[in-house]
Amino acid sequence: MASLVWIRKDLRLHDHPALHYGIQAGEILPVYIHEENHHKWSIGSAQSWFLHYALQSFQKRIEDIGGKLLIKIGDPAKILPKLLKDYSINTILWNRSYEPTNIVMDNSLAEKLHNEGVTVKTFEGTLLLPITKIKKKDGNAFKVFTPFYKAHQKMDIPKPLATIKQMNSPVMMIEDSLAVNDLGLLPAIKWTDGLEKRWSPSELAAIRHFNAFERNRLKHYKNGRDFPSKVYHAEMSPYLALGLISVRSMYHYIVKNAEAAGEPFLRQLVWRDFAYSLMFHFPNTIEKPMNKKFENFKWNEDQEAFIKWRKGLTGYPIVDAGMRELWETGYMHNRVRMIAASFLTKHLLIRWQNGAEWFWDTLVDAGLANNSMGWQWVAGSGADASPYFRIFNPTLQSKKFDPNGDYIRKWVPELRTLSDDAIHAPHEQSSSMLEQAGIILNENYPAPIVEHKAARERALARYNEIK
DNA sequence: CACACCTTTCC
DNA sequence: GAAAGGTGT
Repeated sequence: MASLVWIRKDLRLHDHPALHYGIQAGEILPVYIHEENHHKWSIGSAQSWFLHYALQSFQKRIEDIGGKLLIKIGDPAKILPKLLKDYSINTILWNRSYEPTNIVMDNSLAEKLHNEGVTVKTFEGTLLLPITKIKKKDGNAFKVFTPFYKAHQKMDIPKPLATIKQMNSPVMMIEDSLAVNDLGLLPAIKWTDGLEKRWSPSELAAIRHFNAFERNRLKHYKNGRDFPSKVYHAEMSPYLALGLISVRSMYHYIVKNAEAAGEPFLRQLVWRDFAYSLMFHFPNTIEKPMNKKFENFKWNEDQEAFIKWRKGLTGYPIVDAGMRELWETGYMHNRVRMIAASFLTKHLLIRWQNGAEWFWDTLVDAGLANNSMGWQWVAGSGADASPYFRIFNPTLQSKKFDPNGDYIRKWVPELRTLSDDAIHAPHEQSSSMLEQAGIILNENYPAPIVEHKAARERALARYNEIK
């Protein structure tokens, strides 16, 4: 008995429930479909690059164990039923997606196929737990993390499934499959050198990266992860985003090997489940504020400032360093994401949706649930958000989390000649010191586009209008 | 009067 | 999380 396995953001052979189930029954036709009808949140440019190489390595991995990946472009709702007929397959399996547009598509596809007599089975392959089932006693969804976390902890997280070691695929008509290169995932003009230098998009690289984190850096995670010049953070998000590694495998590996030291990291994995839970139960919060008060918030329409933020030319070195790291490598350290996002929404009063769209396009690890929740958290409009009056002072944050200025020197090299202390705020330095360092404000590094104190007061006043 | 340290306010 | 407004030395 053969099964068709619809592959999506689960490009791996370990702990892959749909593949694992199918392999018990016999032959597998694994199918990846690149959807042509792009909508705003389908895939960003940086992640598209990542996906290209992740797909190539996944394809090779399947071939190495005897199988074959079928690649298509188009509408899954049309392609999948046709493939089932063409290959005389009567079972289709996939790991569930929680993106609202996919839920609609998947449900109608499942119903249609079921009515045609096809066996349809779906699995949890993305999260620690199927979050649709985690609810408050009154039946409503959690809006606050801590009670969600407690409910989550009471449940048993399934053990990872064995890695697929062998696969037989039906004999494939060669013209049926496209090559990864045909999908047009790489940019027309090559801007991806920085991404190539930093990332290896493959399942084996993801596992290697994770093992090295657990072995060498996890013990520093709790106290060190907030320092962007260090690598005490896990940096697993790009792999998780496309399912190159299983979150359940990570969870159980850490429980087994690290015991109590692993708790802060495991907690972050539960935050990821929480983000998916929010997206599932409150899908309109992808674009709209969770807190209704913010519907009336008066944001600024300041295209010029938005461009400067994106380019890393705000005049606040820590913000600029983060934005340039993002542009160069498709990634930004989480602490710096918070600082840069706070700066956009509070200092510049630019709507968080604009920031979310930029991150979506530029991050290799972009995920709809995390992205929306993170931005709403910073903006203060989220359910369990940081209060609006919590406005980061970028200079203080910089001194605290990049005390030697190493991160700034790496990404804003024009400031490298400033001292460890002065580098956080060039505009506060004496002209003689700037001269000595060879820095001319607004010539080789911008003066701040907004002054911190005034911007803070303006933001609080703006919030007063809706409170 | 500078400063370290603590508490309250921002809501 | 940061700033302001205390207190004491």
